Amino acid sequence: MEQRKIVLLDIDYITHEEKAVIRLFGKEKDENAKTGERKIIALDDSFEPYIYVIANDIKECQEDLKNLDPEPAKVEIVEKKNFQIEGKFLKITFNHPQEVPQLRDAINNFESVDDIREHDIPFYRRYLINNDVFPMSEIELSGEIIDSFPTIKSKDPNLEILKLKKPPVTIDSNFPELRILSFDLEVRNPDGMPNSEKDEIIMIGISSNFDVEKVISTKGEDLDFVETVDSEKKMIESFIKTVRENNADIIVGYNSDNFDFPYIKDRAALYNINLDLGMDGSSLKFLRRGYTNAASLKGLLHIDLYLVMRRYISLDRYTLERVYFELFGEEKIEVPGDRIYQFWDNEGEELDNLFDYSLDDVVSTLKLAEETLPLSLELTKIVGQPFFDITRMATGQQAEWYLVRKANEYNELVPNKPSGIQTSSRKNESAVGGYVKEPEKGLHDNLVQFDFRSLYPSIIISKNVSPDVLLKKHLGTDYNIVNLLNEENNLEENDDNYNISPEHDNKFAKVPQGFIPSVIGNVISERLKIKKQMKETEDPTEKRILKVQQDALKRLANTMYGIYGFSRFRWYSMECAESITAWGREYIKETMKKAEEYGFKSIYADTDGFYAKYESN
DNA sequence: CAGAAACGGGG
DNA sequence: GTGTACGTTTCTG
Repeated sequence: MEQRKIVLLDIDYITHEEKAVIRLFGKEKDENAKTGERKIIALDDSFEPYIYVIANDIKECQEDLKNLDPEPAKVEIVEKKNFQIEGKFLKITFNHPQEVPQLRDAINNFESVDDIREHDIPFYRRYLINNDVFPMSEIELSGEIIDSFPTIKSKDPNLEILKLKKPPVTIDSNFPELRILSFDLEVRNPDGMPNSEKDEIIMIGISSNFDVEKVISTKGEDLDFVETVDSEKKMIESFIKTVRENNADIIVGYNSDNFDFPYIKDRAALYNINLDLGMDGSSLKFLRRGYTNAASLKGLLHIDLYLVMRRYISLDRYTLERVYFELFGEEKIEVPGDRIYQFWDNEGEELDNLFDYSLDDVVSTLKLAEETLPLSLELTKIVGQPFFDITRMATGQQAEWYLVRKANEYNELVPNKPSGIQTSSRKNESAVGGYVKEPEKGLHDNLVQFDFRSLYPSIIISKNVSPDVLLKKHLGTDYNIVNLLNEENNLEENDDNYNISPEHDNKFAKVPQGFIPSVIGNVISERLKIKKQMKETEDPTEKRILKVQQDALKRLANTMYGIYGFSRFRWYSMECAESITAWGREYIKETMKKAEEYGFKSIYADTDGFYAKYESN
């Protein structure tokens, strides 16, 4: 049996002989390989898809399930918690992941069934959660090397295929060294926006954190950073060769999901070139994500930095120029998009400028990647979902998948994703926001700022704001532990046992601790631990890594205060959302009053902070 | 005025 | 594919 230590770059599953096979894409150190690393695709056929059923009559439900076609592979009775109420539930194992969407409605419609759970968790995500495996971390694999496998077409001698005999084990979450390559296209588009049917690619810029930095073009023979080839076809082929030979782990672009990759795919198709850059030899694919696409290469992480930047900083515009200026304070070389064809046609100095611009674009894109990807990598390791997915998820989704993982750890059933109807009705209810005091006109000096951001997570923890400990006014399906305990013990409603929110009088039991306050509590204490380590260490590299780690945890904690009000959130609760802001308003007003007693005059307040000035007498 | 459609980024 | 963005601005009836 072979033992391998790999960095887990990506994961998916394929179907082989009617069974689901998980594929783990990774790399391992290998001094004999050209770039010092070998590629590994590990196969695991032992993982099975399942859902949970909340039955009102377990026996009857077991009978009903026998009539399903195809019949489930296994039906077991398991102990889980539902909003902290311990109970017996049915775990139904299927023969294939696709049977879940096929059969779940039929199961849900049985009279013996109250609800189904965890039927909306993609198979590869379930695998990561249940095996306690984190993408971009180092994992240990045990299995045997096989020569070939049906879905793996790559003939790369640097690739090994491993058939797993045991589940993977996480061994280290240290920062892996990653080979990052950025790319960018320039197109000759004389009439409006580029049209891939007629406007040819004139330059392909490539930069990297290894020794490749060039522009591939049909012109520019006299420039040392230009690789001149004699056709657009050769440009595309040289691009593919460069990416493949350099063993990149990550390929980055700017708006490459929607421009560069679709464009190069269209142009390559004209010459019958296959963009088969996947680790398994598969082609570039576009994954539907809502109304837009994500360009995906199996085992070669494509990250679109435009999407990352929109989460990383808050700006009114996200052009590459603007984002670069905000981060580095430097202006980029600029060529107006509608004049690129003139620079190309005019040759001479303008052509040289265009080459400089092309190189500058791709060098800047790489610089953005090096600046921002460490945070995304940390979030990947905390949330535990693929890097590709994390960089394309809204922050609320990142927090949600973190909670899904934690729910599994707490043996709690995960609430369902809301239906379209639920989502739109939720959009009509909205919590009153934060307190706003209109600013006083004039120029003020001696200002002090009070920041409340960190107070929101504190409110959730100290007031135990969580749907599983909220005393329900109308008992519905989300009946929880508090309602149950009151009923069982015939308790009178005693206000001493609750934290009661201002304005709405929502009652949160003081015990037990809610699921979400517990998770946020752990996030905050983990962050404090890292901050302490950060202060103690003298090693600048370690300090930098710890800083990113605590920043990722801070972002996660701060996301969670607003998330109760997001219409698509699994743990959505308007009562929780409105209570947090109501307590927030109470605290901010109280603090402003206190400040005024100490001689501060408040000038302006908004939601999570206020400005005041000190007036000596 | 409300609901529908377009937009962002890219050249 | 255990699937189908998203929040905001502008247009249209």
